[in-house]
Amino acid sequence: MTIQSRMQAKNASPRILGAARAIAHREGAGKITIDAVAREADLSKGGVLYNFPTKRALLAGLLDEMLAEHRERLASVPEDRRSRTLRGHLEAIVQARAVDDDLSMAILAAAASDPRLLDPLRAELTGDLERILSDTQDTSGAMVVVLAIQGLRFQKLLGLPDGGAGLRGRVIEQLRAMINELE
Amino acid sequence: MTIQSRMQAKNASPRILGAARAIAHREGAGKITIDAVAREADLSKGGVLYNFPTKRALLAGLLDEMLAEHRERLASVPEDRRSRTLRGHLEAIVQARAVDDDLSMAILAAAASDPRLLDPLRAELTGDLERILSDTQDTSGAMVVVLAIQGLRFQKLLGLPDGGAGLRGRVIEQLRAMINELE
DNA sequence: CATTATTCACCGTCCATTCGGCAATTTTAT
DNA sequence: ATAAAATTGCCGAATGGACGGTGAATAATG
Repeated sequence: MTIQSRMQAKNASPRILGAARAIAHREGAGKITIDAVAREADLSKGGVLYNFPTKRALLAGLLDEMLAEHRERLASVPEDRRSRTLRGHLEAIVQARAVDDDLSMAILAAAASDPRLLDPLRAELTGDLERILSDTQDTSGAMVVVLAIQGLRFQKLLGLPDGGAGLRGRVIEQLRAMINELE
Repeated sequence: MTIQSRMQAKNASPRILGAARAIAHREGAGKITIDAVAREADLSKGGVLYNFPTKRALLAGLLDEMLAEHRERLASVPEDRRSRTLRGHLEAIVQARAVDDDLSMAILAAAASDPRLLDPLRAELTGDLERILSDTQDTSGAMVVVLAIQGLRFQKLLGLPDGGAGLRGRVIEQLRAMINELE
């Protein structure tokens, strides 16, 4: 560990972001501190601050990473399907593992420390929403699905009751059906 | 629990909680600090800590207040209607004004500082969900509505795009219709 | 050698919490 | 009924720790 960890990696940023995610997942979004992240990433505090000159930048980096993964998930939906963006949003949360939870914690951390950090997320979602709504005539029907997906996100994030895995599966199935019925 | 048992002549607790809400609303959940709350409530720091011996207790107090208002809103739905709890949840968010927003910020503050603070909220929602699901055969249909309502909450809280007031109104109308169609 | 990545030692600030005291109020004793 | 004692509600200064950030020195890379 000492030898490898002392070797300079090309870029410690991913390790740092991973460490931040791990802390957020384990101890809560509020525990993301530069010292803690440095410890977790096996790096000095200066090392962290070299890659992310401020804590704000670190949080912004977390969100950026999240948005990148989000875009990737959306892109994985076949081009030709109707309601492509909406499907992407749903499948993104279906496939979400622990990693995704951590990144949602980043939203909380960002929102708590500085609501403006969420601006890129807002911009992204605004674009998504436009695409989703222009994909169908039944805008309110589509919006209900969007909202339910967001509800799933935060339910998981905050550990709110979900009625059990079975129900969850049926809900997702139903949301898929609702998307199919959009015109 | 030292929630409301202090009803002696002078009691600064409500003023303190109000101050905390005001700060959360104005500057974000992360800015809730004992000093700031004391200043806002026109009280000394010691005064705040006399009423809420720790910051954790203060946040717990915020959540407790929120749950009380939540219960009140639920109780305002006529006894005889079907899907009473579910309707209550929906109407609660329809009627929500600024006050409610502030209290949602309290959720963020609590989640960020210590996820366990959300335990009472989880318990309350678990009970609500049980009632909601036992009110109907179409559990996944009901759950979709629950999730959409939660989505509305966080959308508002985080300032995420909502497609405009018109769409929002139609969505709420549609959710009402979905509730009516539950069996 | 030049650039990049990282360490190390600090600094100043903020912040939760503690503590001793104080005025007003309430309780107890006389 | 009244003096004494205890309690309540709060103040304000002090403490100590955590946290974000800086800058000079050092190691690694190419």
